[in-house]
Amino acid sequence: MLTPTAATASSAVTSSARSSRRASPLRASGRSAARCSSCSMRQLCMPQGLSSDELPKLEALICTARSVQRGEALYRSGDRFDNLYAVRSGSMKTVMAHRDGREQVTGLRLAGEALGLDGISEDAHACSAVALEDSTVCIIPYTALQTLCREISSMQERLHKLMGEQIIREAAQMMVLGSLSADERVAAFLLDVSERHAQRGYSSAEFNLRMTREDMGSYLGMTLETVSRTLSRFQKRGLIDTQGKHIRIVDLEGLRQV
Amino acid sequence: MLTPTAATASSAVTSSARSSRRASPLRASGRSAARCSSCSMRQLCMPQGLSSDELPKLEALICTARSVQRGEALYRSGDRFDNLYAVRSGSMKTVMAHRDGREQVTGLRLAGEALGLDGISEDAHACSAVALEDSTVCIIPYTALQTLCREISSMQERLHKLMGEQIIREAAQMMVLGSLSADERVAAFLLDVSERHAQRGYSSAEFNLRMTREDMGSYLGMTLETVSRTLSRFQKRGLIDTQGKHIRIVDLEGLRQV
DNA sequence: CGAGTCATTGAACGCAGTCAAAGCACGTGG
DNA sequence: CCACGTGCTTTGACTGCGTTCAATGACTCG
Repeated sequence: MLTPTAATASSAVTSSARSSRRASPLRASGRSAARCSSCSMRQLCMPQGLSSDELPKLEALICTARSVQRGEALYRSGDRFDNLYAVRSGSMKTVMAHRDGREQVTGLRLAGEALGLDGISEDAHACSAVALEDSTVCIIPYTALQTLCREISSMQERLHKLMGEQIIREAAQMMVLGSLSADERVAAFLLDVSERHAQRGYSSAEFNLRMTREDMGSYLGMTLETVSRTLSRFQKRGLIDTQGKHIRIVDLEGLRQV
Repeated sequence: MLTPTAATASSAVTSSARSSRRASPLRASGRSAARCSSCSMRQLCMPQGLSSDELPKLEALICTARSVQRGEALYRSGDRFDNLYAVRSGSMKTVMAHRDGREQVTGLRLAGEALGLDGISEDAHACSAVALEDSTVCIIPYTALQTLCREISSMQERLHKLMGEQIIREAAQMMVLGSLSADERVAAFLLDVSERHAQRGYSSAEFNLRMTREDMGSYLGMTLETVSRTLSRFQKRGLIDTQGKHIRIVDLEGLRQV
């Protein structure tokens, strides 16, 4: 993994200062204009199946990285949509808000996963993306990506699949929220995260879930207390082993059968 | 509206007969190879903003229509993905199933709306699309559409927005399922349907909802009894007027404030 | 060390689910 | 044309799961 680029000075940036910085991301701060060429995202967010002469075009596209502090927003609901992102390290949550102010976590993005598709249809982001821990993301300018997709069909294919995956992922989550009991929701969530860790080459049996119980509850449509109780019960049943945010899956098959 | 093209012979087509017919849609049956050129879908599923020399290309693309009987599946979960669709008349629901057999309604498509994006990421459909009433759809071959999107950027733009819209729509539904009370869910649903009717030029205050109470409940993550009770209560409060599937919104503002 | 955030656990309540029974609309066949 | 069957809807009574309220404990970071 690359070292995080240019963890910028002050830890407490005001909201207005942050949004002005976003206009010219890390690029502006000199040494932080890190090329993403050695970034592991290349295989992840981008195609399998590019010919060697096409690769440079892609590298020219994914040109900068940005670091996002824990709790900081990469983008906010309503922000103008310019870029897609790929989580390079760390993890993020996406949050959507009602007009009445109620917020709900609508997604979790682990290292290697794409982010920002919610902005495409309205030219503005529909949700906010907040770092669950100090994280870095690759920035992918959307219009440039579109141009590339017109030139390289495998690139187009990949972008469409990426969007299609999100459509399916969200539909699956609708099913979780609409049909499953509290126990089933938590089990399904743990299995989902486990599988996604495995897909990226990390341990599927043991991982840190940087979300709080409240985030999980919000994502799963239940209260933080119920999440906590459910995890405790799973532990007593010997399905998992939790110590705060560290989770180890003990009985995978048992968890599947909850 | 066009007359439905070639309402094919038998009303009770066996499942196997139906799937063999799907390979070569209505085109095979002679008089049914209806061009969609006068189809109102053209403005709906396709761009605002095509130059006049590009239009013919599009018309060549959207080449056939298909009629789907009430209760019949346009495609099923697991079917190979070849086409996108646009509902020309009638309405459809999308249904997803767990491995354990439980099914849930994941979407409602009214006339003028797009269908089938769930197939893109896996080359196979992730859910089934079932007609809520006798309906017709336009068929849009996906690979041809992709090619066109590489030639015409406004077409690409439109397809991406279409996918982006579905991403946002589903995220919003996740919020409905995760955060709202039964009353709020039903109110939100009615308002959503009303608004979508309005967008397509139909009455926003009065419409037929061809879903059953069970479908609605499934979509909203509640039981059919609760849906029914909620609608009854809304009626007593003077918010709506229901007679079975016919729904009239009496107090729009009141419904918004539920 | 103290303040704040996060997690856990308990007790009581309430919303929506479940079970059950009518009622209604529609189409089909006698 | 009516009788009947089927599928959908409505309404009631009771139950139970998950929420709410509350208190305590654990961990982190100035």
